[in-house]
Amino acid sequence: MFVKIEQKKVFLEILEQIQEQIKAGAWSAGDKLPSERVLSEELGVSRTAVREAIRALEIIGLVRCVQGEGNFLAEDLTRCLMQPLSMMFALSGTGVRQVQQLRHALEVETARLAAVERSEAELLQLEQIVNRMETSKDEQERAELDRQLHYRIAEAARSPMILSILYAASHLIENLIIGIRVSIMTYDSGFAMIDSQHRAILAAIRLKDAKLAARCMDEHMEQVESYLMHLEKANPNN
Amino acid sequence: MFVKIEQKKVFLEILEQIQEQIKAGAWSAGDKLPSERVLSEELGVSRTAVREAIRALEIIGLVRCVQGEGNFLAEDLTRCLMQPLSMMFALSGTGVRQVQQLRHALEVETARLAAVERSEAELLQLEQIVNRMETSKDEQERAELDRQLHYRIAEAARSPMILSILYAASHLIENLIIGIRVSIMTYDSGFAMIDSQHRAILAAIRLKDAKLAARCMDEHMEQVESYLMHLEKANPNN
DNA sequence: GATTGGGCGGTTGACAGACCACTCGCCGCG
DNA sequence: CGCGGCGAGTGGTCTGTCAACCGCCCAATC
Repeated sequence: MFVKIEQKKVFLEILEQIQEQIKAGAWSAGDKLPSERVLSEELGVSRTAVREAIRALEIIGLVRCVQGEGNFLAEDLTRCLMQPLSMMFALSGTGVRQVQQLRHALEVETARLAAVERSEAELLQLEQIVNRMETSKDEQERAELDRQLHYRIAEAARSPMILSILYAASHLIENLIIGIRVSIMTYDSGFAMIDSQHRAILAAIRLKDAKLAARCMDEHMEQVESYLMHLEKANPNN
Repeated sequence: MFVKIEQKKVFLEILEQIQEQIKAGAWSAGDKLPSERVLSEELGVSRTAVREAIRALEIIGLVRCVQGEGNFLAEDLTRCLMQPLSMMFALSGTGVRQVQQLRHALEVETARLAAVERSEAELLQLEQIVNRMETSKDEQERAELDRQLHYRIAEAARSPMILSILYAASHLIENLIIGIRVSIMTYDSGFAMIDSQHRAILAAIRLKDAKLAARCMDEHMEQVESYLMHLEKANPNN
């Protein structure tokens, strides 16, 4: 019969055109894009519409807006999901348990991939982190190293998609790690188990044994989840 | 010394206030929020600023805007990441391989969780899908059922965070599934392996054996990845 | 000669006011 | 009772304006 007439919102069309320009390689990371006035003139729309489109891109993290200077394409696309993800998490009342589930899923895979993809330099760095974590006496520093270890593994996995999601959830994960370590101190009075699991993961990555690395990370995550259950039992909120 | 004067953008402040209202429960899913004119007056800012904030919420999928009617809170938060995620994927030139890596990570976890969380009704539905997939002669229908199977498992896992990311990547995953099935037809001339793996996953979920379900899904994903390598070898683009 | 300060052009940020397109519900007319 | 039109309310867009800010140049100053 009749084809539905599609009347997109103007700013969506602008969005598409800008995306196409980026995909076509007209602009690359960090570039300054045309001023809002120029864009509005070239596209034949008002500055308002252009601003809405650019605002949308800013929200997503694709564009950085600097007053008095201009609008720039983001340099680092891997971190660009943070804003929307964290907002969604905040609003949908995501609990620690769900954050841990996501982490479990992603980090098993990063361990698997890192075992294959890691460079020698990355391996060295991972080993340094683990060593420092075992010798340090400052719990705050140890927690920070714990966090770093997981991120360095994720970076060594060379999977930008997974990495960007991990980054997006990063501050949630950080709280998670701290909470878990508190739980461990309370109920277990020691990190021997955690440290040995870190060592096992590292050993598998050193051997480039993907399956083993995945299994070790899986065990680590399960251990973490058991601590989490202690925490939830003692502290049913959240 | 001097404290740096912090001057947030107006629309960000509005964003925060709206978020707080939502968190405080003043509005709930599907509600109509105050009109832009009212909001701008109550907040003491221009309508432009309010619109920018609402636009931001629309982009991440928290708000649905309908001309002539009003702005509404989204009913379903699980699908709200789609826009930014898919845009990012499109722009960062994500390849099939990375999509599969993400899928591998998430779906192993959904299988694990679904084994524990699934209801009887969901189990029944999964079994119907597998049965129909094995008996159907229409490849297009089989591909669709394949897709459905994975999503139904993810839904049964009751992990909104993981589910929403899967949804966000859904159209990429759909292309992936179709591509893989083509590869299988080309190089293997049959789906016996795939079907038996689906059966194995289902059996583990029926037994509520989380570890087994995760392992079966893991094997399934690895199988898929091997087909993917065939595909890449034959077709190095993408 | 180096530094400072101001002026200038260009940019984004915010605003007010207007008009358009659309939706819905009311109300009167047939 | 049904229908059509009208008007109020809403988001969508546009225009014009001003403020805040940045980078640059250049002249005045020390």
